[in-house]
Amino acid sequence: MPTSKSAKAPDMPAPASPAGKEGRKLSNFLCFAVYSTNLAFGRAYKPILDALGLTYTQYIALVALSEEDDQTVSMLGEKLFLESNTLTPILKKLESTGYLTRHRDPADERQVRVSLTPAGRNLLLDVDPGGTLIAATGLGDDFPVVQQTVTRLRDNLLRAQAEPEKS
Amino acid sequence: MPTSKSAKAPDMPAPASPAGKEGRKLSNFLCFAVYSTNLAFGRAYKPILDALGLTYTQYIALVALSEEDDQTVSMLGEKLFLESNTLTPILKKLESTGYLTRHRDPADERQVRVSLTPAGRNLLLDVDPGGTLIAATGLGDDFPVVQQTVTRLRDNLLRAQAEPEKS
DNA sequence: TGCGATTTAATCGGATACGATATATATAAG
DNA sequence: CTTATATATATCGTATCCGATTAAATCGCA
Repeated sequence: MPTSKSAKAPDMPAPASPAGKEGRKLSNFLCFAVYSTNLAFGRAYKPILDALGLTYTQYIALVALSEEDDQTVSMLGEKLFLESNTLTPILKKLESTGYLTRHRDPADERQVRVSLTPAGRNLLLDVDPGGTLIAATGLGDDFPVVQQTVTRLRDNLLRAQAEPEKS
Repeated sequence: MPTSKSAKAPDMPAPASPAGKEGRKLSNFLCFAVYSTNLAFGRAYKPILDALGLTYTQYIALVALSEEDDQTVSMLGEKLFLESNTLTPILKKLESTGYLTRHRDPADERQVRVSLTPAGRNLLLDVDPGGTLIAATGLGDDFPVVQQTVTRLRDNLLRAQAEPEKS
């Protein structure tokens, strides 16, 4: 572990300036770009999802559930990068509103199998038929590239955490 | 503005397949890429910030404060894309730990001026001297481009929300 | 077979986000 | 000068995230 005296921020590329405070601006942090973009997406979705009585996380969970029936909480968590402590309350709420069903797997009572109801499946069809948000991104033809690049960034970050250390 | 009847997801590029359920997968959502990357960044920062007793948002707030003294809560909120309902509790906590000062502006008692203490400024110098997270992004030379692209995406989304409608 | 170790959800507490509201101060109108 | 309006924070309730713990079921292996 190098006892560097440059105290560079963890999230920035090689400093253009001599690594002083100049480069330590919020606008140079990739993590902040992602953080604030996530906030912006949440706000963009809000009016659309409010009309359906869904939160953003609930919507994402329904989309993940639409991909496959009878998923366990763990399987869903792997897709969403969340764990049962976050998912359980959300799934219970979506169950209470009738968009999904939850029941213990008879073959292994530890697991809970979750499936969309027809109501839940129909709800997803109501989300933004016009696709206004695509235009709102302003990315045009770059859309797929950005999507792929951000996904790669995510996977890189998670892989780095999984590895104990890479010399 | 295409009045599609395909019930396309709001967040996806033109569907490769006939816009059926095939394209409605989580992995095709740009918003989910950003959402999950934000989670990944939070987890990557956790061990670093835990050692300093800071949360991610607290750290971001300190960085923003390091750019300028005597900022009001509103000014800080503009930089962080947050409002007083979120910032006030965070600033109070950072004040209680001695990393910043808060006091009403004598010239306008409605405003609260916030400044880093020397302890707060020193704390920022301790963050990840090695810059391990830069490597963890795995972006290499693309780092600045990705940073800029994501920032542009954020600004586009926010601008689209600010506009009432674009015919 | 029996029992400790592992696995899966769920629960609990702390820390954000954010809409809605409240409070205090400042400004404007008359 | 006095009230109505506007502005800047703060408070409150709801919904995530997440670490730590708990509870129940299953598995491993002597």
